Amino acid sequence: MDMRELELFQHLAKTLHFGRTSAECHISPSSLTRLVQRLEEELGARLFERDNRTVKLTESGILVRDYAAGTLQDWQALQLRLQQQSKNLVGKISVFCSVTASYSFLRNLLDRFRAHYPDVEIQLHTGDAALTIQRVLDEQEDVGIAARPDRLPGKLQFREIGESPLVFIAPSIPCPLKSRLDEYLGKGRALPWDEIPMILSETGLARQRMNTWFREQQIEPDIYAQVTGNEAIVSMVSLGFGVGVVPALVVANSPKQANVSVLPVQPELQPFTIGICSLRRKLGNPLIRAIWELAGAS
Amino acid sequence: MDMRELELFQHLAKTLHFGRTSAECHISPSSLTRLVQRLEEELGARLFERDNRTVKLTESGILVRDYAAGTLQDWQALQLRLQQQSKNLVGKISVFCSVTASYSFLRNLLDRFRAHYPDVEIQLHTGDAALTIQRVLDEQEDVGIAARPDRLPGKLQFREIGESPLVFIAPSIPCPLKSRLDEYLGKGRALPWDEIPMILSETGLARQRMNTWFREQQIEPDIYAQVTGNEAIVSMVSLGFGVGVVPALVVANSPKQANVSVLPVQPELQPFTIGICSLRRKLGNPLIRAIWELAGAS
DNA sequence: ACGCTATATTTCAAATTATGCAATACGCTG
DNA sequence: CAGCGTATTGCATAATTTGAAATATAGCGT
Repeated sequence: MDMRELELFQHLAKTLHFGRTSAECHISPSSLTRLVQRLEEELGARLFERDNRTVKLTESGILVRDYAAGTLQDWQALQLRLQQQSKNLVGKISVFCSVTASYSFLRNLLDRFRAHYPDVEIQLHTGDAALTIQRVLDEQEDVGIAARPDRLPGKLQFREIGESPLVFIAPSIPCPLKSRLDEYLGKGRALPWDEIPMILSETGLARQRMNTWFREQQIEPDIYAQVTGNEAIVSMVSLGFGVGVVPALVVANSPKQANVSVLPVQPELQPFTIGICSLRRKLGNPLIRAIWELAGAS
Repeated sequence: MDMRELELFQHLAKTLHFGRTSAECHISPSSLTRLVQRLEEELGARLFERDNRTVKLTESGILVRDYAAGTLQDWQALQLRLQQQSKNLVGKISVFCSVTASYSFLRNLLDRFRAHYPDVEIQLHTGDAALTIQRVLDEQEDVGIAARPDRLPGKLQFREIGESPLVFIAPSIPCPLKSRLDEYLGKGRALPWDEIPMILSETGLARQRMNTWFREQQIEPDIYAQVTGNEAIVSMVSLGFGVGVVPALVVANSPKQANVSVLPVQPELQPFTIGICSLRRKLGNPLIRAIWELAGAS
């Protein structure tokens, strides 16, 4: 029984709901079910009384819940003591940040980090959000700041810092497209998606979300251009080439901000969850832990 | 970090010797090395100061050693409380025992078990020692009593109960073979192994040990018969067909005991380690834990 | 009574991780 | 400086864990 398993057990003991715990802890329901089965076998006692409708702790489960609380606390105390031992942090840490994420979160985080740990050298790289996860997995970077993908590799730990809605943007300066859109919007009619030229990312999470959205709405989109980088999308939209989809953050920080406007579209797209991630293995590294904790406290 | 890892760490922190810990805990040195590396990465601190010559705990290592002691104790306390909860043990447990092992150890163990837990039904099966491990692995049996193989599958937990030397036996009633052997022994000369008909098990640990022994002695054995079951070996030896190798236990309990005698052979074969084993997963089962503990206390 | 929804579980293939053996590196000792 | 004892690493294999989709099952509304 390792620490992660204990945490999952603890969470489940609180929610008493497999579905919720698996969603909130980002593991599949089947994994959670089997984790509990393993624990029950390992301890030789039924921990949850459950049927398809209800879940509740058994007496044994209560014992284990209390044990878990104690052990997790001890564990954290140990980590703390180990960290204190490695006194003043000195060293180097590499951070990869998607341009999207950098706008609002990175500045704040790095400022505070430098204030706390002036002797740590930070190597900052920015690039396409879609690369972040891979670069962290490949150990090219120590930590990454990016939107959380729908499916996170098990090796990665992710901690949410904030979120940003994913919005539709249209040109706000006069052009044929704007006229057509205004006509529909003025009459309160649904937009004719199959006739609106779309400008989308080629790959990445935003594109996945769009694909899902179009499928759910049963729309066959008219994709005018597939580009790389949110700034390029804003740019093309501002020039009147089509309607694009980017995180709200990007619009708010774009120099073209005045030339585009957000379209009120229902249903809204699932917002991006922005956060910090690194290899689970590396969380012991004092430098990484330090930036991690600052990220959480923001 | 799970309990097994903690135990290994604890052991290493005591011996301060990778080789010894890996031997005593029955894992390969490489696994142990990498376990320590994992721990160090997970905790972000060097735990052992080590070079090719010496191993010693760092300050961080001492913190972890103390943590390990506390956590393992809590863990055992938890197991104890869970077990007490499942008050009077009632149920069924299946035990597989090689004939070899049954002679001395089983009787004692089962007597005590029945005295402690009269309401537990024991299903006892006996058979070839070589089968024991497989049957336990396949969950056909809950626990097995057998000689420990050189390489134990990781799923299995094994606890030593005792040991028995592996001895060479020869006919002790007059026959041509006995005469020849006596001649050599009388003159204090080495035995001409390549001319002595051997009677060996077809498979199993005893056979492996013999293969190793012959190889090390650089002897090409004259194998007269390969049989199944130690009793068959004793029987054939007693009839003068050849020299055999069986655990001393078998000789001591054989009805043919008077007809065979142990040959003084150097170097001696590595003795059998007899013990109890079951799936690690099942150790939580109160019944299994009960018999397990009795076995250890013998 | 019948489908419908919400929920936990199982099945199965794939990804991830742990393991042992054999080879290697490295320092101490005679 | 060769030989021994020791820890480590490369590599192939075995064991374990995981998620997606299928399945089972109880309650709920009509």
